[in-house]
Amino acid sequence: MESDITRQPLDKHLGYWLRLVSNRVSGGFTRALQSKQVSVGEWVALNLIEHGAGRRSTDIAALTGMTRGALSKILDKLECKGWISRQTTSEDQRAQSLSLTNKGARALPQLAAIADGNDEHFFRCLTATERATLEALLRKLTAAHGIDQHPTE
Amino acid sequence: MESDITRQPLDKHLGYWLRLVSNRVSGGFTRALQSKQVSVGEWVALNLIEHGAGRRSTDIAALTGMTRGALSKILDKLECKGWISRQTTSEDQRAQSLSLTNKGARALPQLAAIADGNDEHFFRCLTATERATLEALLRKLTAAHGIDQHPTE
DNA sequence: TATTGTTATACTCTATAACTATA
DNA sequence: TATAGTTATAGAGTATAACAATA
Repeated sequence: MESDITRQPLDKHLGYWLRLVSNRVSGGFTRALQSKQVSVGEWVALNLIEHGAGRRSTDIAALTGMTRGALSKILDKLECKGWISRQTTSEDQRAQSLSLTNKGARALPQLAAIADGNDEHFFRCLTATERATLEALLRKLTAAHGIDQHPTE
Repeated sequence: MESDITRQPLDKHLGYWLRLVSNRVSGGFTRALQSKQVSVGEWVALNLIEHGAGRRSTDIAALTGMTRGALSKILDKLECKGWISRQTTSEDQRAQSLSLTNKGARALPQLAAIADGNDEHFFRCLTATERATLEALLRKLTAAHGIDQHPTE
């Protein structure tokens, strides 16, 4: 039953272990979302729109690191689902004000439950202290490198 | 200068922080490899071939979770670079024995140096103790979930 | 001229499944 | 029949860059 994964020099790197674990957590979440026909990009955009009412497309693109073109397609999908609306602003006729529809507001908690469940399932094996330690270390790395974009992949 | 990234409910999840940090480390490594025209998949396959002489294509596919088709293309690229050779085995004419060429053996340390540099740059901000703690937590998660495939994305 | 958002195009990576050749 | 490896096709996701409308 012993895997030989730990005997490869690949595992010399902390980045390797990080990717190994992160891929598994994210993979589980991605698949869970997929069963609801939702991509991680849509999930992130939906959250950013909910908590930043009136944001423009360009703002969301900057916050996620996606190009405006890529984001435009994601917004298309969210609009098709009836979860968001794009309204031209009066101040600037080029810009759109993004907001959640009632339907979108109802959908979001269901997706959040999926995220909660995935996280709980994966990190259940750690104690509360260990989870706090892990989060602190990850936050330290985030701060040290000035990471300020929400990952969508 | 204050980012509002920490005020989003997205960051409630440990999986989110993991993805945030992992994407940055992996992204840096991916770009560094790309400057040498090498993909992460090629890097992983090359390592597995080096440390498991005589392995077959199917073995590498199983170790990485890739399909045999996807792996076949990666081996094509490694062969084009003159880094590996595929030799039909005498026991089973269908199977190939994969091995590094001399050229491949010379290329690998250069790629390893890139991996080392990327890891050092990213985790430099952590103390030795913190690094050890992080690795222990990641190993615990890996063990708890029976993760036994090398990530290539 | 610069910017907002859209779109056309292309590229990378991957999976699926059909294919060949051996077993 | 089953397996090793290849290949054709298609899909998802993204970036680049050209575009129309507005500033």
